[in-house]
Amino acid sequence: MQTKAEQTRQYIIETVAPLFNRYGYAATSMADITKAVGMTKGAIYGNFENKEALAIAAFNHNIRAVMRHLAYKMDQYQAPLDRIQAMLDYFGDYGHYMVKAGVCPIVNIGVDANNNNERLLQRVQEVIGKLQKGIAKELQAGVTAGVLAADLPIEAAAQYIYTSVQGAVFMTMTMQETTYLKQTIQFLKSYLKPYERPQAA
Amino acid sequence: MQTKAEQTRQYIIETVAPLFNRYGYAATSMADITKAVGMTKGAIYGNFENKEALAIAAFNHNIRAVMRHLAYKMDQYQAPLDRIQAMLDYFGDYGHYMVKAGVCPIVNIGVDANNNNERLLQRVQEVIGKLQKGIAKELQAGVTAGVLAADLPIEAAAQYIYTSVQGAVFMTMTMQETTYLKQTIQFLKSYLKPYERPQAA
DNA sequence: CCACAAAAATACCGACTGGTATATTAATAA
DNA sequence: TTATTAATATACCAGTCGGTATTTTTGTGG
Repeated sequence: MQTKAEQTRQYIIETVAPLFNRYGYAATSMADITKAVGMTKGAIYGNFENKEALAIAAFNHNIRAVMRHLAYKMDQYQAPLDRIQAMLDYFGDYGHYMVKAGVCPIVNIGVDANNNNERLLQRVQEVIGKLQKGIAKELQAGVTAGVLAADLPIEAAAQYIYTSVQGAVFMTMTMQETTYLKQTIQFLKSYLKPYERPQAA
Repeated sequence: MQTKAEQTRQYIIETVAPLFNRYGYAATSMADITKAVGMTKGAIYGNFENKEALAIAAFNHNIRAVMRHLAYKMDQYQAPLDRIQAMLDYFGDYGHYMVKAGVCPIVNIGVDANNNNERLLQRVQEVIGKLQKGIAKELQAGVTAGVLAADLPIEAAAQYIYTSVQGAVFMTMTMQETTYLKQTIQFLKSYLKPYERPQAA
């Protein structure tokens, strides 16, 4: 059984996560937070060391949600090519999530933390590294299964895919048009196509 | 002949531009500005309506510098393929500029203004549109000259190129590694290669 | 029901925010 | 040299920032 404080802590994180997600670290004030949570600063600071600790908890919460959703979509398939397809399609649909949730936490928090907030930036870097490694893992599975050509430069391709998607996310955010995301996914798919060996399954 | 105020105005813009470039809009305070400029708020507000107007002027200054540099590099060539090559190489070297100047104004200001500052965001959108259109123009010149295949999807390719570069810029910024930029340019070059018809020159 | 501890509210802190009205200084034209 | 205007400095505003010491309320085991 979780204590009252643990419940409250969780409630605060869940309530505050969309705020940081949408407005970034600096532009989300403690006043915004207390207002949204419906509690006073005493309660917040009783549960979190400071604003940064709260922001990191919120960021982790947001990322976990995205990761879980992505994993769910991919785990509906076993075949490597299908999983990769599902992954790219999820990224392509990320625009919907962004419209719903505001913006992309990685872009928003990443830029925001770049010159102000070391711990937060470090956490963003960790998450990016993990996502990129996840892409590489899927590509590797494809090569191992023989459905992707052995000369596919796995690490470089994973980095390229993640970079492109991140660019498309930024563009979709800034230009407020989902075309960027959709089209980038198309290009990435046609990049991978020459490497595909579907009959080997 | 320019008046004293015009000189001062220019001096303020040039002095303040790197600050906004590095720290973004919100994180650059009037105190930072007066300190860097070596003048008081009275002087600043005598020359600019408010902080936002100053930020826009500084952003324009930063962008003009980048654009001028890019144009200079490209104008050393006439052949479309050479010009495109020069353009991509400039983007690839953009990491050096970022290290020198802090970060990328488009990414930094774009994200910063996204939820706070309508006029500034609008200006960023204009600049992105202009850059993207510039890329399309170069590709079109290549197709017209017959050195790029006629089936190159010009608009889509320009959008894709710009999006990828922007993603690489963000990644280079956030991860503090220039690999992202370098590698993305390589991928973009190999994307264009199949469309090249160099003998037609 | 009471005692004790945990949790949340209140009231406040100093520093800083962008912005402005007014005073002072510097440039310029007669 | 003097009157006028342009340019800069000074001093201040109300509001907000993140953070905290203290008090009050709430929950809980005996």
